[in-house]
Amino acid sequence: MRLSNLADYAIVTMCAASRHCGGGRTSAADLAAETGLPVPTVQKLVSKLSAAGLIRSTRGAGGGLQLARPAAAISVADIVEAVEGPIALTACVEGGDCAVSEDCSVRPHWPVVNDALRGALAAIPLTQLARTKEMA
Amino acid sequence: MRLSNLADYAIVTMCAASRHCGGGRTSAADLAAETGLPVPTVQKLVSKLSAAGLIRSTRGAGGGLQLARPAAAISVADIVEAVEGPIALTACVEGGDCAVSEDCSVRPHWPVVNDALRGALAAIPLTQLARTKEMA
DNA sequence: TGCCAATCGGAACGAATTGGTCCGATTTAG
DNA sequence: CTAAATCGGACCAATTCGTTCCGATTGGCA
Repeated sequence: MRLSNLADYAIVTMCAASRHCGGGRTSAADLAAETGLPVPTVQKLVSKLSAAGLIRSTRGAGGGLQLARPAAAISVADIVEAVEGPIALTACVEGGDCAVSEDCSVRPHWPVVNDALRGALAAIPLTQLARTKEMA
Repeated sequence: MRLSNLADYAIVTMCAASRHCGGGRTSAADLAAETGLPVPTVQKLVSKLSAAGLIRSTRGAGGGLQLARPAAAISVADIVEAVEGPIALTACVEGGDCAVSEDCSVRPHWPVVNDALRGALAAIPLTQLARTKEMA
């Protein structure tokens, strides 16, 4: 019941990228310097995030990356799904068969829990996380 | 963003145990036979569940196990916490320090997400999962 | 127009957690 | 008192996660 470190780092990275959105292009090395994460790790995250369509990367010298969408339109669920794949608590939700019992009584109820969880994550946009010390 | 197989099995096992609650004592082997899970796996689950105080085990010949509380008072969150430990999405929630950036802007907001997720799981009691095919 | 520098993208390695299995300690019935 | 049946904890293998490295691509500049 703990999301992977990559997902955590991805959220921090996206939060940092949101600050540079208006300013123009940013490099993965800059984000690594700001977040304190290792550079290769940020590169890997950028790869996954760009593949998911959350950020747009420009190659070549003087290239960079910028948010593909406004920060308000990006939720925590989007980032988590981009890094960890679709949100599915159990294999039953996406796989289809439990491979344990053919008539699992709890299987019909997993989508309910799954949607509730996903909704909780989708309700948190990136802009809310960017508020530095307004809630503390 | 996927709970471990043990947690999934634990929920299935508890659901099966809830049917035998009124009937008296049940053995781990019986639960394994009903759920189709390997016997040692169920034993391991029973150990953790009894350590968490969800089920009460009686040793010796003719022993068995029974729910420590009514099924309505046991939620999915209880079972998940019994198997996987406390629900904490990130190490920041329980550890205290991110070890990455000293002033992580997203850290103050993690408890909100964490509570939302935990509340979604705590809202599902065991009795709701026992409804075999009432919702399908 | 050719070269160089900077960047992203994917692939390989090592480590940690998880899942599965087994054997011993304990307790009650006969 | 013997014996059977049970839970409890410890060991081992497998999968996944996390990190690191190197190659492919592209734009700037002489």
